[in-house]
Amino acid sequence: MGRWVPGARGRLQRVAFELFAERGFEQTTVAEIAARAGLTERTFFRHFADKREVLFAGQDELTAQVVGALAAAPAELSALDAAAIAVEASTEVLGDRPDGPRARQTVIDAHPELRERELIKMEGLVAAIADGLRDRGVPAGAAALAASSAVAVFRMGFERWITAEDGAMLDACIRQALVELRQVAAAP
Amino acid sequence: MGRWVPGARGRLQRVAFELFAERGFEQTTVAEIAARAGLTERTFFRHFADKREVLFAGQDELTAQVVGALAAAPAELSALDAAAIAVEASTEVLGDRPDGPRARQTVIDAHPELRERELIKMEGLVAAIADGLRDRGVPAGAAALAASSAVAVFRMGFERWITAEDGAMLDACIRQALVELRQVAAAP
DNA sequence: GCACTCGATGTCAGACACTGACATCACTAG
DNA sequence: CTAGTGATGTCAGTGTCTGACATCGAGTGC
Repeated sequence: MGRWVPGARGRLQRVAFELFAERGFEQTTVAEIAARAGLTERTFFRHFADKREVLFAGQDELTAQVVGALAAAPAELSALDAAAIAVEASTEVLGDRPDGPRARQTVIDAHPELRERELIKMEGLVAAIADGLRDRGVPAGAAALAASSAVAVFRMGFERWITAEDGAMLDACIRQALVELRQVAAAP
Repeated sequence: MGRWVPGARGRLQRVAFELFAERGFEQTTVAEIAARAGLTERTFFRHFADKREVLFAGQDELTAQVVGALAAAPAELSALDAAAIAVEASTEVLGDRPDGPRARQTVIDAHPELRERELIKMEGLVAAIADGLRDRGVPAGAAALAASSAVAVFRMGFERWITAEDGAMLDACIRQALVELRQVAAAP
């Protein structure tokens, strides 16, 4: 057995989430998180750039999944369809049950500082999708708008998924939101 | 003449912008801003909730302008058209010359913390537009998507406006972006 | 087995953002 | 003239985040 207990990063994430859910984000200090994880404050900041980041560690994985799905999408699809298929692939990361994501979203929505971080992560997803679309030959302007639209569709689908009472699947919610977006954008 | 020089708030904004542009956001302390404005750190925080907010004081005005334009838009317009007309009204606040907004955007884009704040302000604009659309009788889902699309269109139009070399007007850039969005969203 | 490096952590000091409580002082209403 | 108001100053304190250096177990080469 090593000098220290392995899995420090995961422990910090789990403990931080518990404390944020119990007391709220601002009422929890980094020192408390670290102590309950059997570590020091300094070690927390070696694993996470700041106090908020501990809640968003999975974001890179989601982005990678979406970008991979975009690259694998059939070439003949329109920009928006390809981007929509890509964000649907988020189901691979988020799973079937909305319980976990819902609990996490509840914590985020309760604290503006965390909402800010979530928004910039979403903006990173938009940029990654736009990059992928340009790689498919989509012009820059259309790529940016399609990526932005796809993420808006994802966000609406995600929100319905975690609030739905009928157990709807995430990909179905996303597809439904895409249909609505096209209706909204249809020329008058 | 009063005990203190009037215009403290405006002085803080101007000085803060200068220092952020010269040295960067992180290399500037609130104490320095306050000192150069002839005030104390404590007074800075009486005028602005935090260090970033000093750059975003005009946002409320822009949101109010957009919401007002939305309420005044013809009732027969589609949700997206009404929202697009509303964001075009931002010209009333932003003016004709892109120089100022461009300089401000340069500072913001250089610092992730400021980008976060900008994003949550944009999200506030989305929410305000969605509210206004619901007041017009637009269903919640369509309102959210139309608001989100309109702000995406505004952002693309704004970016082209401040980077354009041909002196294009902001409202024209926004209208052009709206056309592109409709092309992107058109059913395949 | 020994020296040596490496990686994760601990320790410590400090800068800076932000807050609460209380003091000051010109101005103003009565 | 006096009491009250509002913007500011002063001060002490908490919490986030960083840099520099120390520690110690585990692997590595010899």
